[in-house]
Amino acid sequence: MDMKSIEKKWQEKWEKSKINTFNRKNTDKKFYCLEMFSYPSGAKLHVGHWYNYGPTDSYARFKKMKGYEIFQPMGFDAFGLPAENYAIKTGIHPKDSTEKNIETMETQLKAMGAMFDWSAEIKTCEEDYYKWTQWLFLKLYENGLAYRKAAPVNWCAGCNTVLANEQVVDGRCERCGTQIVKKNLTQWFFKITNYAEELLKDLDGLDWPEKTKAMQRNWIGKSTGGEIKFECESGDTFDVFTTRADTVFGVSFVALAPEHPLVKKLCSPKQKKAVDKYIEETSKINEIDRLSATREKTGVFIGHYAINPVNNKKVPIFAADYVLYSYGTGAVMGVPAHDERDFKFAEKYKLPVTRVIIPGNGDETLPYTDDGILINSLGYDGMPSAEARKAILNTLAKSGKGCHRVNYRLRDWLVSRQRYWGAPIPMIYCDDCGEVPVPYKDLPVKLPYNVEFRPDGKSPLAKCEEFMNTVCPVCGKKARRDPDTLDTFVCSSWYYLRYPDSKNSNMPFDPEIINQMLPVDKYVGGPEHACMHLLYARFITKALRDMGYLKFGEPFKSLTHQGVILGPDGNRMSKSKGNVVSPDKYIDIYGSDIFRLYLMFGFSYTEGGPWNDDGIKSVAKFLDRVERIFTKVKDTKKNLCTDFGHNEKELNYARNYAIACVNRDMEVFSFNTAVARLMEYVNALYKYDALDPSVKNIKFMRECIRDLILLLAPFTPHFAEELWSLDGNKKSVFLSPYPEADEKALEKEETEYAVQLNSKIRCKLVLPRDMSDDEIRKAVLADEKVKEALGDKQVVKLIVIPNRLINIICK
RNA sequence: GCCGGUGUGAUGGAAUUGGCAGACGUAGUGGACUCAAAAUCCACCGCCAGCGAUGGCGUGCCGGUUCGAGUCCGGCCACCGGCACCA
Repeated sequence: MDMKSIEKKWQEKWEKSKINTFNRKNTDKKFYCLEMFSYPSGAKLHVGHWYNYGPTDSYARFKKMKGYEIFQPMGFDAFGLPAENYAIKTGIHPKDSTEKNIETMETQLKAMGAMFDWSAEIKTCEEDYYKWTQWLFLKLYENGLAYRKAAPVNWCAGCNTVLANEQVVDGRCERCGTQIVKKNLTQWFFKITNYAEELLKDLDGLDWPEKTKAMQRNWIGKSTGGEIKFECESGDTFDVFTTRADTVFGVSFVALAPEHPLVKKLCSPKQKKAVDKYIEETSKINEIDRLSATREKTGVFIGHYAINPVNNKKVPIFAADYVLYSYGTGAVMGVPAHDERDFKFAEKYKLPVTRVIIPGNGDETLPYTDDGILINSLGYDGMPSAEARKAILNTLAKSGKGCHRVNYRLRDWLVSRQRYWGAPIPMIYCDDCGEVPVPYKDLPVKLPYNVEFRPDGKSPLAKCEEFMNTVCPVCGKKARRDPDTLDTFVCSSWYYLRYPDSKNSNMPFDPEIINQMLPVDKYVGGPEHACMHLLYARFITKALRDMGYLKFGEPFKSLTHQGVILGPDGNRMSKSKGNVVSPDKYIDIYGSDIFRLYLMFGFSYTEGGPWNDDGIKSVAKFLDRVERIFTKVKDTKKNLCTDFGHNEKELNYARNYAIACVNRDMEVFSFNTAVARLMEYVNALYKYDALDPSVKNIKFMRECIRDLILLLAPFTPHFAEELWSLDGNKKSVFLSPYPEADEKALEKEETEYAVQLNSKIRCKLVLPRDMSDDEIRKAVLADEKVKEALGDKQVVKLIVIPNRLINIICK
């Protein structure tokens, strides 16, 4: 079959008949199947796109044939750094290169033959989209979820912009690998931390990979403990955060982060020089080194003491850079006996080590960091750790010296970027009125085209006077715009809400429509977004819900990650390794159906693996086999036999077995096994076909092949559609229901049992299916082969697993 | 260090969740068809011993539970991913 020409033919027909356009009348049967949209950085689709979109489209097609009204949109996450970096290198404007790339990718995506509803397409760089991204920003601002503050932020000198915590990997920029430095800047943040607890809690109800949920839990990093107030000799107080209030009687020092304001305030004149030097030194150490757990613990005594509120002991105050100012209260209590770091610190500075917890097993070694029983703790002696934590904090709380407290590792999301190619932040700064949001009626704040975007550490927009100069919406005086753009993750944090109402020009979406269409029923994309896009999207959904726009709090009910297709050498595909496999070549030779089918058959979908040429040939061979038998049976005019005997029953069994398995496997994205069952079914058809023509029931065979085409349709849509039409059908194969297994056909009259003697297989035994346990026992023991194997041994016990296995235990 | 995952023939990968390990493919071997090749079709294909029937071994390693373990439990090893001076 000339795959390329039939693919083109059917794509045109599908487009004309609008078969892939979502029908709003059927919203009650909706199934929102979403793949992560593409980033148009390269001009062409790579294998990764294909692997995400091809098999998932097959899943969607399967669901369609199961009676769902499918909404499967596609669009482009079009703002972002690569286009801008490309522009810096070549001089081609990001808008021009992006638009061109999108055009190419659209053509390729269409040639894939996926059932994307192009009428819902969105491109985040277009005004009618980013207008609503800005709307979202303003809404968050209005609701106290967007705020500006000066803070030490992650600065990437390579990309000339700040980055969110999530975009810093091992102290380096996730994009360009440049080492991140801390810079004090005034930036916009989204208050994702308001939702930390809910983001954590709601993970439990999601049908997501455990791994991804674990990653998010980790990232949110909840720790339950308490704050304990220490009073200084000066009368100043500070709180320490601890998860081990049970060890508070073992405190032998307290440590403040060097940035803590009390360090300078309380520092004694004698120690001032040493403390200033320490602060100076630690500020020079970059964040990565400072966060390294293996680094030697250092600190400096500030010449002042604090009082332990539980026993009124005087303990020295240190400034130590292993204490992070940004976590908890920026102050910790040092309990050397029961904390590794405190232990090392105490060793170095010769501080006392007091054991206050004993383990149950009498282990004497220190530090001992697990729970145990309290000692040296006055009235708490003998109490188990868990109980003591509560009791001590409760007592402290009564006198206002402590409280229970939960801390999260999660930080607010920094969304400002000093780059050009993004959605401008819709804020105005007026000398008189201060920070003023752009009125909704003035949206969008348009991104100007003529801008010098070559980076010099300042926002490119800051250099564009016609953009920067505006008037204050409140007082009408001259004012300046915010020169920064929004992190592209803001654009992608809500795109799934825009798709179902993508042409709405009055609102980002009509809540009535969205509440019917969402949440997304199946979301498929790479696992690399676990702590970024997937977390941000959940946050934005919850925020919009609390503003009253949405009736649901989770955007993606069910999530699947596709694996990664590696280069033939087993490494990740990369230009520098020269192992990149382009889909184009294969699509040119085999067509998109075969390429897709190979992706589905050759890998375990969620695992991925190295690319292999041989596999694709085998899949092409399989479709040839299907076509040959289809043609042969279609062209056989004479039907010499109408019997439905043993052979027909066998074939019918194979057919229904395939139907049952494919239905089951498709639901769980087990594409490779589904294809394997189809191959088995085709093998069974060939076996039947090899029979003498006089005993072949051609009419029945036609029926079987009809089912084969239906079964195959989601996997190879064009190929199946072509066979379906050659078979004389006028309507699309995708408007027919997917075959359902006939349970009766799956009940064989006989079963082959494996017969074991003392758990070792000795022989096989065929028995009628509906035998009782007793009958089976009798039959087994009466069998000649069994008798022979048994010899004169005594049967002790007989285990029967229905329809599977019989185990005779004998002596 | 903590969290999660993976480990099965030459190879991609299966195994209905405790019941015949290796489905379905690829590669390989032998055969049919062909002048020949390709394509196609048929058979074999975990390892060791044996001409053979057959026997022994076998799912990273060691142990356990069980009539029965790739699957459950305990203890290790290796690799991959994430988090990590988070108090």
